[in-house]
This record gives sequence, structure tokens and C-alpha cells, in this order.
Amino acid sequence: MDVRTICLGILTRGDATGYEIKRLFDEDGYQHFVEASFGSIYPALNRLTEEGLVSVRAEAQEKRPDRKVYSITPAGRSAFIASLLKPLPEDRHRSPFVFAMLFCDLLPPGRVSSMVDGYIAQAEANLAQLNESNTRPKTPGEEFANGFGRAIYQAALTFLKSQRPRFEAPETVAAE
Amino acid sequence: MDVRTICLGILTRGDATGYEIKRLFDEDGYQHFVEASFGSIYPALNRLTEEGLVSVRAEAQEKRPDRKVYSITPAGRSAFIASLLKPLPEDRHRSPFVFAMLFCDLLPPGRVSSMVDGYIAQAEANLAQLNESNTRPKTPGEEFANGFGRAIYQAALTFLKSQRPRFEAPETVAAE
DNA sequence: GTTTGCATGTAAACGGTTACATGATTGG
DNA sequence: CCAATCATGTAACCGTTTACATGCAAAC
Repeated sequence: MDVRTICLGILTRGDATGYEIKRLFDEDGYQHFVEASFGSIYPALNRLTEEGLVSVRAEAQEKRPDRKVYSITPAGRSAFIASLLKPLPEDRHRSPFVFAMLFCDLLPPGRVSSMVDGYIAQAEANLAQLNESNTRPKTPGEEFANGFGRAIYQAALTFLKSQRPRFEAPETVAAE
Repeated sequence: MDVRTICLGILTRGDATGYEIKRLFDEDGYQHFVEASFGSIYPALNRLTEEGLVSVRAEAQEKRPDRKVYSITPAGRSAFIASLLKPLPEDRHRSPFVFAMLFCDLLPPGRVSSMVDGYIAQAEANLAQLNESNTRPKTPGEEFANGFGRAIYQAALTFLKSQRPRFEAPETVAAE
């Protein structure tokens, strides 16, 4: 999913500035499945405007750059839906962690156990974040995405905790 | 994880040609967590050779391009291990599927149920592939990666199957 | 007084994919 | 006869990230 499509999608839920779109990516649990930076969002919105898929109105502000509030146009909405009707690109889970674990026999045991522990901590934080996002009513899609995220992080966590003893560094025992 | 590091990692397990490295990515369950194309592998191997991290020997073949068999050098091995000791980039799960599901209220029900079914089929195929790869003895890392993959696909599958009825298209019933 | 939040944008660099070029062999 | 396997490589293109530029206000 390219940034253009993602921006269109967010705009189907209501008007927003580039800045707000970025914030939505980083919060609300979206960040587990999609991402984008300012450097790609602003150019994407400009291009969408040129193509007539979104419209802009500038809201003047004191002592700040104008807020440029984007709205999706009917053409944009059609284009967005059309892109979801086409065959979707496959999911990809790129995991430096799993890659590194493939070579755990080459690493010092302390490094391996700290990698595992770090990943566990990360997954727990992600899970907690997904659980606490009860702020506002959710669309069916948001509930689905939330549940999916929770299911996966929970499974990862359970697996990692079951494996953890195997990769425990000897020093951990000696330190007691 | 960039392609250079991935190539180094594979070469720690034994010598290989660019072609064989690519094949390893696509099979053996590695493909669930890393990926690379010829267009990036060959240049990466050339650069690694220039930097002295790998060495090449050409094996002449009849009526085919020479096989260029790469071996990791001691310097390459050190560099590889050093890269695994540095803080790892975070995992990223990019999911066009979950993104599309966020907007399931905008899509025709038939499309939604076919997306879900498609994803279920895909996950089942992935799971089956991970289960059947009993061909050769595995390193502890490979066993870990395998188990991790299975745990995640299994969780995704269970969740999807539990949600499926919610997204069932009315036509499915009418068709009976 | 420094960091965070608001707010937009550009340019260079990066890493990667896709498509192309070449070509024999084997299996369906 | 066509597709797949083996085998390497280049070039154009693509989307994105990173770093930079600007600047005020509020919170800590």
C-alpha cells in the first residue's frame, strides 16, 4: 500500500491536514500495519490534489504556516475503493529479530537472551497499547485490526516466553 | 536488514552462488521474514567482494555462465557478527490486508468475505509449508524461526476463522 | 532554557524492484 | 513447443527515508 492510497483512506474518515494524517499513522494502532513519514505524505497530498482526488482549503493561522486541510473528492473516493477491489499486494513481515535469531549459535549467549527479552518487552508494550485504545467508538474495521494485532502479539509473546529458557545466558544463573 | 547482511548470513552456513542465495530466500521458510531479488543480490555480492568481506572463485561450466561461488572471509564473518550485536531495526509487519479491512464498511460484502477467505487460504498454505520442512537437520535458530512462524500463522488463522462469520456475504447464503 | 507540539515543505541519498538481455538444458 | 531451471548481470525507475530549513508557543 503506497502512501497515496493510505492518505486517501484516512481522508474517507474525515478531513485532515498532512500533520494530522501523520499523527494517525503513529497512534491509534495503525502503526502496526502501515507507516509513512512527512517526506512522503506532503508530496503525496500535492500529487493527489493535482489529480483531483482530494481538495484543499487553506486555513490561515497566526504566526504559523497555514493549515492545509484536505478533503477527499468523489473521484478520490471512487479511486480509493477501486484500489481496494484490485488484488492486494501480499503482506510482508520483515523481521530483523528472527533473522538474527537464525544465527544465534554464532552469538554470545548474553546477546541472544537480551534480544529475546527486548523483543518480549516490545511485544508487551504493543499489546498494552492495543488494549488501552478504548478512547472512541470504533468502526468494524478498526475493531478487526485491533483484534488481529492483539492475536498476533499475544501468540508471539506466548511462543517467546516458552522458548526463553532455551536461550537463557549462563551468566544469568551465575549472577544469583 | 539489508541484502548485504542477509547474504553474509547465508554464507556463514556455507559457500553459495548468487543464484543459490536467492533460492534459499524463496524456500526453507526464510521468505516469511526476509526477501531479496536478483537485482539486489548480485550487486551486493560484488560490493562485498570489493570490500573483502567475501571471496569468489569462478567455476567454469559448459554452455552456461561461470558459476561464481562465494565464500565468507574472516573479515566478513566479523562484520556480520558485529552487525548482529548492534541494536536491531524494529520488525515491521506491512499488511495491505489489514489496511483494506479497516475500510470494510465501504466495500461490497462479497469483496470483504473473499479477502478474508483469500487470506485464510494463504495463511494455511504458509503453515503447511512450515510444517512440512523436515527435510534436513536444523540449527537451533532455524527451529526457532520455524516455530515462531507457525505460532504467528496459527494465531492469525484462529482469529480470522473466528471473525469470518461477521464478514460473511449475504450472497453466500442465498446461493445455497 | 530546553524540549515538545504545531505546521509545511524540499533535496539528496538510499535501497530496492522490475524489466531486460543472453542462452543452453530438461521435463511436461 | 513451451515452461521451468540454471546462471549472471545491467539500467531505469520508484517510493521512501533522512536531513535540513523555518519558526512560534506552551510546557516542563
